[in-house]
Amino acid sequence: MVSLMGKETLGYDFKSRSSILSYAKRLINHTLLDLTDAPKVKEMRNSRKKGIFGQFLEKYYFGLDINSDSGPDFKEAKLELKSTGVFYKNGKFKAKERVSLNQINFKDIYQLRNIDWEKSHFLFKNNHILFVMYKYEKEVSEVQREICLVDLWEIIGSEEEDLIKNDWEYIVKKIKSGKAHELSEGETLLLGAARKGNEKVPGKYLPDLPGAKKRAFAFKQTYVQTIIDKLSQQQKVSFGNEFKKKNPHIVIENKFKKFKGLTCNEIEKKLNIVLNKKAKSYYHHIAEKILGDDAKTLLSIANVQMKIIRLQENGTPKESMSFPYFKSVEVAEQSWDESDFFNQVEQGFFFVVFQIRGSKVFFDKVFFWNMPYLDRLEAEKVWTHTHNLIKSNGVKIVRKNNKNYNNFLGSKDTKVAHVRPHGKNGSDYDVLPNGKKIGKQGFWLNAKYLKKIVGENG
DNA sequence: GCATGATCATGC
DNA sequence: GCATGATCATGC
Repeated sequence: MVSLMGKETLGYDFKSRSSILSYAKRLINHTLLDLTDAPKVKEMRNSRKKGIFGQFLEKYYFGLDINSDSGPDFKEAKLELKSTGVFYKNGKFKAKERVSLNQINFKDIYQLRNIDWEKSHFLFKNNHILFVMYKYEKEVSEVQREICLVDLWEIIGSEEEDLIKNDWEYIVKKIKSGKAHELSEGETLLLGAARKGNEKVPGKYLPDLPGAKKRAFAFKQTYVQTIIDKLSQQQKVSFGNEFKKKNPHIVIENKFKKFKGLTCNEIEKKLNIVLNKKAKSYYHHIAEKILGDDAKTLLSIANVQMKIIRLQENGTPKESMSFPYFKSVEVAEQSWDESDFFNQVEQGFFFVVFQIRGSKVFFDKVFFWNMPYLDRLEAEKVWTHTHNLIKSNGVKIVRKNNKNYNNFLGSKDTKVAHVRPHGKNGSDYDVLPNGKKIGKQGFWLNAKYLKKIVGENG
């Protein structure tokens, strides 16, 4: 601990959040190298540890001892210091990643400790956050990053307090019911249970439960973007009062209820809009109109993907569901946990289901959905197969009937997902690590799998 | 009628 | 210009 003697020379009043804030604001437009005795590049290179910026900020600028105390960094002021990188492009700040708050203690929660929101360790540590954000550039060492945004962020009293509380309670409830291993980040809206490292929580702590991989309470990247927008006032963000004291899932589902059984034409009339039916995103556009701006904003901040499914008369979806194409080189280099597909199947979904009857299309139902744990394991297999094939130089392309066929997994190979072309046209290529060209590919959820999901939900 | 390769319309 | 969110088109 820093002695009282030391604290008198800190340059700020360690008991006062406003004093700490004004001292912190002097960081703006500077680097740690400018303002402190933080050691330069060499030490950085030797250290592979992430978060050196945060550690140096605490030590060399704020004069705090790095300790493993589980409370907030500025103990007396009940203030937690969080530093994070932002991309700076075209005059705009973009969130680089989620912000992890504190690691989830499965054991404590499972054993029914720390389960009251008001008294929670989470709130004790994170209610008052001092954000120090710096411009992230890959080639620039941590001490030379330019600090660009410094401000306080408070949970209690904020517009999204209720949403965060709901998220926290959902995660805690799931852990209490013995399902820690089934958590995914996308099950909640702003505060997610995000994977933290690859370790499993030692089984000895939870003898009667399957081991769960470590997770931390974290603001989702999309929510971090909202925080940045609000702090920098680069964009006005507001949920309106629509979700105040209400369950946002139910509010959103209710918006769709009055359109059940109507054709798309009838919905357009009812909403007094005219949309281009030729657009491939026509149904997506209709659904966006039903959602309205506030709900649309919430879904995007919560990183919930709205997906359209059109059922044929026999109940099978007309199409499988695509995700953005992947870059082969990335798939080859990444691990499952850091892959795009992992993040895509961990996120939340909002399905809007239409039913085709004859030449007409009727709106049927909506539901929120997360991919169940076992199915995510199946998705992992598809990804791993793809990863191995690319990495081992085993991708084969044959030309037949004027079309290119490859040996990635198809929709009959697993029950959840497959790999399929997702290019713009025949000349939209990706390049394999061995230099060979291949039409851009992406991961898709199988139509049959979607049929099962639609049958079980909504 | 399903599986799969190919391609389209739009927004940013 | 390109990514996204999809649908189109065809062979088996």
